[in-house]
Amino acid sequence: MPTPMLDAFQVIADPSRRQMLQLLTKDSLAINALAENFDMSRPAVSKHIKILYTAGFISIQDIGRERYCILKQDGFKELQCWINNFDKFWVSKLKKLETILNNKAK
Amino acid sequence: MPTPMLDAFQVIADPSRRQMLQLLTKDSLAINALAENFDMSRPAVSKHIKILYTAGFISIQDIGRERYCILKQDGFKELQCWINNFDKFWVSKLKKLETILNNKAK
DNA sequence: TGTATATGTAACTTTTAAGTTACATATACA
DNA sequence: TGTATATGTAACTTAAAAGTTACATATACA
Repeated sequence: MPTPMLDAFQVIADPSRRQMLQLLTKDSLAINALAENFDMSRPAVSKHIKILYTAGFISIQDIGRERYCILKQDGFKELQCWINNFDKFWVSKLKKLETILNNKAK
Repeated sequence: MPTPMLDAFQVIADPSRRQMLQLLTKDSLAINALAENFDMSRPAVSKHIKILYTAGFISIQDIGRERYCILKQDGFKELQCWINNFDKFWVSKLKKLETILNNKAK
């Protein structure tokens, strides 16, 4: 079966998951090390990790009995794309405004 | 009382709300006109609008008995900022990789 | 002024997400 | 080989989100 597709926006809606991604910009971390930063049970963290992994926000490298989490760009792409769309909107809106002002100035 | 702060990420986690924002890039729309695009009750749309408004994703202009929804940049800023952070991460990661490769080439 | 239209809100139901505890498994190491 | 460590998963509970219906209010217009 195809991986049950997760919605990237849904995935980053959770503040804990966002914080996990933030932590991973500093350093790759094993799951337990990551869990120490959170005030929730380890299995809860484990679940979040699975979600981040499935949605392509992190990759995981097994070293011995540890699993290191590493940021992965894939998951971010949809978000970047969406935001870019609106960035374009603001820019074009600004340009239209300029045009109007220029015409008035004439 | 201070407006009960909404989490921008939470706000755009809902696919319908994202679609509403998309529609509003084409044109400003009154709430009922907007609602026609969705397969849900009008009050449900009304609720979404309120959320988008409170979180600063739209402003609302009352014209007679209609309320026009207009995109507003405020709500997007936090998202842009967050994404930018990771963009920077990828860029710097790439630079580090280049440095390593250059040193090897020497 | 009476009726239709555009909208907001309250009360409720249903679904989904996030957390917990308890238990299973695999690796590391004395 | 036995014990500690790192992790995954199942079963359950709780809390929050999203939807619905019913009703209230305000503007527009014949």
